[in-house]
Amino acid sequence: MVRRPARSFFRRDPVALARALLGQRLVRVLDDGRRLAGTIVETEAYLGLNDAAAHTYRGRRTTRNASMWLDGGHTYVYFTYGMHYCCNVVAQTPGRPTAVLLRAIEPTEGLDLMFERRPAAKHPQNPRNLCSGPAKLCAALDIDRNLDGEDLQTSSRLFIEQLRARTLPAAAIAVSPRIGVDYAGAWAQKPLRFFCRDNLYVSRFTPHPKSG
DNA sequence: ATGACGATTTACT
DNA sequence: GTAAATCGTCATA
Repeated sequence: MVRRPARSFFRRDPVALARALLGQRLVRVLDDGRRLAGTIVETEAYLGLNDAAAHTYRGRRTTRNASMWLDGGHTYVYFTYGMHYCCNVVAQTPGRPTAVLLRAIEPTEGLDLMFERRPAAKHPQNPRNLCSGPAKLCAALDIDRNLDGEDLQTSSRLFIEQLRARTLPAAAIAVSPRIGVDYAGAWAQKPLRFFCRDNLYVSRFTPHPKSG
């Protein structure tokens, strides 16, 4: 029996949600019933209206980012660089447009199909390169704009399976600045990236990560 | 109507 | 290490 988090799990502030998602399982069920899944090992928090790196900075609300304004527990999937998708879990409640970017998962189910979907991970064949980046995991799990605005609490196509009741202990979580947001000035430096310490499936190797 | 820009990945020097 | 790929979106006009 698959246990999904309650709505209240998602309605927390984005930093708490970014931490709480670590160690939970992201599950994708394709139309033909095949399952693709992995353990979430890296996330980033986007703090909404005041966060210069967030797509909802200063209240921006467009067709692209509309899903970020939905209730906690929905997805916000966006298209970027003309070729990639990235998947967020919306936090808090409508009117507080915050989210958590899913940056890496440790693949656990459907690896064969993931390798088919991610040819670049085949040379050499290495599961560490399968889902170690926000666009890589979307490609591997077949997540695109069709899954934008999906409700993770009720969807049969994409959901979170709760593997642990409590957030990982701070000592098991490493913290760093977010990746790829240098345009955001002071906000680029803030410690809003969270990943499982010593996990080999994160998007970037960090020699001496700061715990927290 | 136009132009600049990405919450990235990949291949290559 | 650097650079190319590639195009929807949005701000400006």
